[in-house]
Amino acid sequence: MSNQHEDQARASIENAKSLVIDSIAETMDLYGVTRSAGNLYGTMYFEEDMTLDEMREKLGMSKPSMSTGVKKLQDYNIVKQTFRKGTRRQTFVAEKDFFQFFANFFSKMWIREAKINLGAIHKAQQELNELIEDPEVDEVLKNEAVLIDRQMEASKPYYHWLQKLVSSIESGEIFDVLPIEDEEK
Amino acid sequence: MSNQHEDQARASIENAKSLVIDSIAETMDLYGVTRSAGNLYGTMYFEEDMTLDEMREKLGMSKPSMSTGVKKLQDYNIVKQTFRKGTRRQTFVAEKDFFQFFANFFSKMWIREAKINLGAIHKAQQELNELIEDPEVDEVLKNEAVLIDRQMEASKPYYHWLQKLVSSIESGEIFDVLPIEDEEK
DNA sequence: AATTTTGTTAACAAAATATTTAACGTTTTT
DNA sequence: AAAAACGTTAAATATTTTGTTAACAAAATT
Repeated sequence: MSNQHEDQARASIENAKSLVIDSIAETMDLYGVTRSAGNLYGTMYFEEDMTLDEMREKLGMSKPSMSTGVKKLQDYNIVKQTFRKGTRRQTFVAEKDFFQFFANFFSKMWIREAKINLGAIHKAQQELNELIEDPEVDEVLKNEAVLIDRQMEASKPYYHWLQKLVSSIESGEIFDVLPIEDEEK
Repeated sequence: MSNQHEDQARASIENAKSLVIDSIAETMDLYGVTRSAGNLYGTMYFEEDMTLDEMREKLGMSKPSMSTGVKKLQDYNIVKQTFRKGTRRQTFVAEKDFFQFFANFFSKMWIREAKINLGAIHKAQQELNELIEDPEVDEVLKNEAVLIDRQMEASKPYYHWLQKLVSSIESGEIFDVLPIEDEEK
């Protein structure tokens, strides 16, 4: 059975994991993922597939919290539902390859960013152009509108570049350019 | 003086800007920047350098809010203090080149991520290794520790890759590989 | 030197967000 | 068919975050 050494050793292992789980949660926090979702991800990172009840137990939180937490992580594309045979419960597994994490997470963000902003720019430019083409409008104002229109236009290449960046991540092309190195000496 | 047409035209311009400011704030929100900081950035994006009072007036918020907001944006490296001669007030200007925004913002994040996690991994591995080298510890536990140690070790290349990515962004190298296109047809 | 001006800190209030408990609907087992 | 298991939704509660007002400290002007 358990002796003192064993208990202590087990505590050490848990502590080591906690250090990394906390830092994962902290960095995810940087990107706007709530601490508790980050904590859940970090926990799942060290586990195989988990049921909601297993998460609840590990984190000492309620089941609805786990349910919503997992959903959030699924939205970020970094947790997936799995099928564990023999149980009727849903099981979930965290993406453990951080390169894949990076790809899934940031691709999602950047695609969204491009879409939202290009959409807004489109609408804004429509409004500005109506004004620019209106012969009734004062020259000074027209000029102002033209400048703003240009500023918006000038930002478009950025969003297109983001889209290209995502493509190159999704195709894996980026890793030809910036290769993953096995280990630094 | 102001006539009806002019008022309406001015409102249109403001509305067009608002559309884009809101979408900038929304996308910044995606990355964990609070809505109000994003809003401030969006506002500054359409202005030259601004004093705290000018921001306060534009956003209809208090001065301390502007003070803390600007500080946050400075932390993200997307707003800088400038020197406007003739006034004793501090002035600030937003980074308007989104490529530079991208570079500043994500470089900061990724460097931080690499640092935090590599630090945690280092500590965690120390703890695990003590256990692994302790002859008193049970084989089963030792084995578990070895596996976790390996998992942590295996994640290091990712953080090193992040650092390389940052280098290639800061050197501009990434734009050789993924060129910015002037305009799509 | 006294008074303004400017920016920040501190204390407080308000609002937003997270989390829990309880209730519900669905599916599965007995 | 009844009971149990499971996940989600809804309502209530806690907690955190955000923003304001007021006090303060530093610097500059008069």
